[in-house]
Amino acid sequence: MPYDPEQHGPRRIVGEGFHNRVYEVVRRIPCGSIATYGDVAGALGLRSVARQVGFALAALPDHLDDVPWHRVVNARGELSHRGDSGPYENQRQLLLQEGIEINERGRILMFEELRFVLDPS
DNA sequence: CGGCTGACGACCT
DNA sequence: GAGGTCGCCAGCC
Repeated sequence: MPYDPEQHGPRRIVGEGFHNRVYEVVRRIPCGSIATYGDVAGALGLRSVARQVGFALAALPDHLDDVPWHRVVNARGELSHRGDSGPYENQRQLLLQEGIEINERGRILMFEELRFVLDPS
């Protein structure tokens, strides 16, 4: 499929401040709610950069502890760390503390109901 | 200046 | 459901 600006948005408006723009959006997700990587990308007006949102959160510095990275999951409502137990357990515990339950397959229960609607920023 | 390598998502077989 | 393709970008060799 060729690149379609109508569908994917402009190519190169993701600049240096991209990581920080991602963090700003993620900060808006309230306790007890969830958003997807794609939701965060969409709130930035860049629907096609869900992957970069994941990379931005992977690069989140420790000192930015006001960014609730654990409230961001994939489009199927699953944690994205299944496989390596450390990060997975970390995220699972943080969500559990907010009253969010995860089934044995890493899927959030009531995912669609908990999903927070991020307005474009 | 290459060439990796990452927490994704939509779409197709 | 499982597997592959492609689009996306920053940072670090």
